[in-house]
Amino acid sequence: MPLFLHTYTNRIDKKGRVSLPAPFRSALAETGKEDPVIFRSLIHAAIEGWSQAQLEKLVEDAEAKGAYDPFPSSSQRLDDKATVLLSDAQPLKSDGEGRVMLPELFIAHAGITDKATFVGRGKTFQIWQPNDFTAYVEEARERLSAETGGQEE
Amino acid sequence: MPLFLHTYTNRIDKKGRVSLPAPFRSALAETGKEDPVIFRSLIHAAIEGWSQAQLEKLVEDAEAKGAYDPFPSSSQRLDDKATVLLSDAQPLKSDGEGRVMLPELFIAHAGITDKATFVGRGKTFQIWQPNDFTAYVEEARERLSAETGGQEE
DNA sequence: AGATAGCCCATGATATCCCAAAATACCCCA
DNA sequence: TGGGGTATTTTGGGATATCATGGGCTATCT
Repeated sequence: MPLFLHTYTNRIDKKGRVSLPAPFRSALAETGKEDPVIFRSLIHAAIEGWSQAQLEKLVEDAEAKGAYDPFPSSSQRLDDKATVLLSDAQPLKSDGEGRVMLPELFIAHAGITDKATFVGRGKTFQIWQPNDFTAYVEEARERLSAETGGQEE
Repeated sequence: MPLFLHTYTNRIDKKGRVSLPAPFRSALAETGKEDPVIFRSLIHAAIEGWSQAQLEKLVEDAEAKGAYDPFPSSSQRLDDKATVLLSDAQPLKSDGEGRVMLPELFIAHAGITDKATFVGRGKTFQIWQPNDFTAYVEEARERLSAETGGQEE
């Protein structure tokens, strides 16, 4: 199973290009599709990066739950979710050197300027403004270590 | 089931390479992947070493619990955990001689300089600064023997 | 025409590969 | 049980490939 691991910070050149970290590229290649799909995180000021395969799983799951029910039903919320996420999602195309261009809308959402931090999260990854990510991971660590003998996940 | 057992201390050369102990290499090979994944211990000044198979189990478990739900409904704790651990984790690649390079960040976390101690822990292993580990294991022994007539494990 | 995205090649830094020596562990036989 | 020889393992260092980054050129769209 290909995994996105570790954190890499790469430079955005004046043409707006960033290298996907090589390990992420090979993880993507293992899933069958070289190019990732990105969408704005609904939780963080960050960009979500998914393999197409992982996104397909999410869509299949949504369908099983009734997201494509054409009739008025209780699944309004699922319909909302599908619309919000999938209308935002966008496949990235990488050049011969494995670089991609992050669209303006996404850049703005994450507050990215000249550097982008690629964060491995196992089956998916995220793209952050470097300092924002440092701050976030610091908070997360503190929240976790604050759980002294805490209750389960 | 392959197990990581015993303790080995190896030298780090000036190119930053260390040999994985041969018994650890064969244990890893039995899990399917030659190369381990390492991350900074959240408890000790040490490096955790896992087989990729072991990490995959953790990821699958996290997914089943909802770690990849892109919507805010997901628990923050799961999100934190996935980020903290997987953003740190890094696959090591070993050369033909079974040597790996420990990244600067990890070296610093464990206080390692010229020698690294590989500590078997069954399904996983750890990498310590030799003296730190000696001290730690000593304390652990004392704590255990202090439990006079204890029923503890 | 002008701007923009895609494509190709160049470069420096660094990790990986490959061959070889030193050190240690293992084995077999007396 | 001991000793010597052999095989693994660890360690060393030069050559090579990979990666992130930069820049130019060309096709495309307006």
